[in-house]
Amino acid sequence: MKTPGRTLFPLKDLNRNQQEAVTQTEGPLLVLAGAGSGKTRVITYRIAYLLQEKKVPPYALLAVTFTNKAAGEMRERVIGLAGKEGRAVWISTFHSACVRILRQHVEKLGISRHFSIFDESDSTRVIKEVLAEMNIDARILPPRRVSYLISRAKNALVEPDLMAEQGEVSRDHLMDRIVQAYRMYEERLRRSQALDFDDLLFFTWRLFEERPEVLRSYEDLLHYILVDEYQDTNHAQYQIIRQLSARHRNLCVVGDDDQSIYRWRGADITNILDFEKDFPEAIVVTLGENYRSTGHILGAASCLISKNKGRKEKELLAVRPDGQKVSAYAAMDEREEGGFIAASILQLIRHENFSYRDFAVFYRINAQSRAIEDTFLKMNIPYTIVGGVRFYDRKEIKDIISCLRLILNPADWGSFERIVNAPARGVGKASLDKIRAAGIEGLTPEEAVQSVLKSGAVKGKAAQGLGDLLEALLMLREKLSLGTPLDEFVVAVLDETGYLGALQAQATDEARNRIENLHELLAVVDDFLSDDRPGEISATETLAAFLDQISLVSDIDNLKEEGSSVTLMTLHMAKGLEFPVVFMSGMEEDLLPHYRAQGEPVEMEEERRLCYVGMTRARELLFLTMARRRRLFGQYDNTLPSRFFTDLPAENVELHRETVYPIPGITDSLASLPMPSEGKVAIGEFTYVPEPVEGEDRLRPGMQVRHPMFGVGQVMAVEGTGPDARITVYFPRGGKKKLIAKYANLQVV
DNA sequence: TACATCCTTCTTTTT
DNA sequence: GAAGGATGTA
Repeated sequence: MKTPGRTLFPLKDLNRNQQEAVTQTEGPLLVLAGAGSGKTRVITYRIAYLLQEKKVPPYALLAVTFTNKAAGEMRERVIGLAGKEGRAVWISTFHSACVRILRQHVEKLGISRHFSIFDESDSTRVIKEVLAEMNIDARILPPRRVSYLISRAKNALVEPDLMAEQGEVSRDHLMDRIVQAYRMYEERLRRSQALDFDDLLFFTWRLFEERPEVLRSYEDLLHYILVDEYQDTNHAQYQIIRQLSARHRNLCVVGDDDQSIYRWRGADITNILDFEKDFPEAIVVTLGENYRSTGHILGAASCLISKNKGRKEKELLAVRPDGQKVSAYAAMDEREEGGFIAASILQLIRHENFSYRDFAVFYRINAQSRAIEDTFLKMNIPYTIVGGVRFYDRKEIKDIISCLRLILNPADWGSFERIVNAPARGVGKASLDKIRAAGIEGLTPEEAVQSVLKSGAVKGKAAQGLGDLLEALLMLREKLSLGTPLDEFVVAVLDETGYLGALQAQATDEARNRIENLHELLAVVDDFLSDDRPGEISATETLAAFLDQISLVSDIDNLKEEGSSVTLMTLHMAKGLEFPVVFMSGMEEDLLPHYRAQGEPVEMEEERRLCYVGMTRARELLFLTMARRRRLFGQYDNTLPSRFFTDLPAENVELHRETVYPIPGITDSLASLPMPSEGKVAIGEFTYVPEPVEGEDRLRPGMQVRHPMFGVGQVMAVEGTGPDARITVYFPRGGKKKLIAKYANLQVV
């Protein structure tokens, strides 16, 4: 059957089950891919197989993932296997795919195809405005909660009316107001011609529901659909997938219920658990051999996850030898924990031939990174931190992006309000209120400005500033329509709006830093322009494509593998990655599992899955560390070891030999546990010495002290006594600082 | 209107 | 111990 001279499809690279997952191309297929079982390989081979063996044209394939990084890697590997043809396959994230569909068809739903994409901070801003207008006290109904509820509703494809119906059943006395807030929020978004992240999915679903001919055009095109990380799909994504695959039913979903960690964002684990119910003819292939981790690491992780109830019963077999046991370490506090991690890294590099890039440190929340960063800085360990404050969340970047959005979408009130007084133009709250009032009748922000200027409602400095802004916007739109290249155009925005000038005039360190960030944004633009993207003709379209791309990037997307540094990130970011050596820090009650998950058994299971995801990232060595006390709210608290320690089997895990403190559930091969004695508190099997908050009464002016951030300095004055004493210190590295004793953590040198 | 200062709350996790 | 909001002052 094979034509001579043509290379055979490399099916022999795969094990039996992987082969089945690749070659079972027709009909619904569920691939249960355990951690490290070669999932990406199966997906990419499957795509290549469809192209080469089944002669499926590339445009008939759609593969969706959750992150741009995953999509990018998938594309690279498909191109590697299938060559040029692979380039034409539609491989994308859910959100980007929806944007692409909506940009083309959303006008059928009465929304401008130049719609803005509101990110979370834009949405929060709108919600706060709405709640303020409704005169709702933030303590009764916090904006965060409203925002969460609206998002959850949208992910479940629930519109305000339906929410109201459901609310009648639940009889939440706040429900009326929440529904009203939802309605007003929607109304504001529509007035700004904006969609939020959840809308991208919701409106795609609605488009397909209301315009069957549009759905049909995609159905005609897409004969094979593949969904990665299926366990993390929410209801909206699930429905979109159903719509698209209803006709051909060649739907392949790949996932692992044990790695579902996005419930809080609407992910519905029943989508994967019930796949066989939804598609009765589905074939299920289980990939149960783990090629990544050593036997001890896998044994420990498998035992942990087996304690969960809501999962498909299955076992993951270790292909690799046992290796070293998982090591548990209890430090006195988070600084010592960081010290242990740093020392271990240096030691492993020296003695075991690892390099910096082989290490990753995971934590539950971003705030934990500081202590680790501090020690790494001190011990000169290069590190890359993923997540935290995103580049695109920086004020100056958001301002410029808002300006670009407003240029494209003049109805975008959110962006307008952001930039109307950035840089300062003398337009304060009073003027803005007048503009808003003028705009209430469906005017665009700029029309509203014109109206208040004409009526004389705004005068003086504010009027001058607004006039300048209008002029700048007008001139920039003109420049864009003349086809100014994007890089040149962004520079023009920086100049014409006076943004750069205002920063330069400030001449502070902070301003210089912001300018630097803006230069980085220009580098991003250049990067974007150097990608080949066929099909964009005008400068306007290029700008629109640029904005779409940066609206949908996450921090993980920029993680490069070639660097030589230790990677620091949250457990959530770690999904899909692997490292030779992994440290999981903060293995404590209230951190992992997080205190917000206490109580609800479903949430506790998700925390356990999170722990499982972290552990299964490790190839050779895995360390679980905790601190007996930790400063998280600026204050030290004693901790309890994570309950997950007690889920681990003794044969795979041992207490690190340098640990001074015991951990319940972890066998110490050397010593027996010390008995509780006077002055100690026994909690369960664990013993604590309550750590007194250090009194700083011993500090006197003239003394040398060390501060974790500013280094060594000299005490200039002490006001008051005890933990609340105010201490003035002069630091050669940081200048004069006024510190509160209990927070400052000063050490006498 | 802008800036300083005090107070509160905050911490999950992110496309 | 930061960031955002509220309040007070120039």
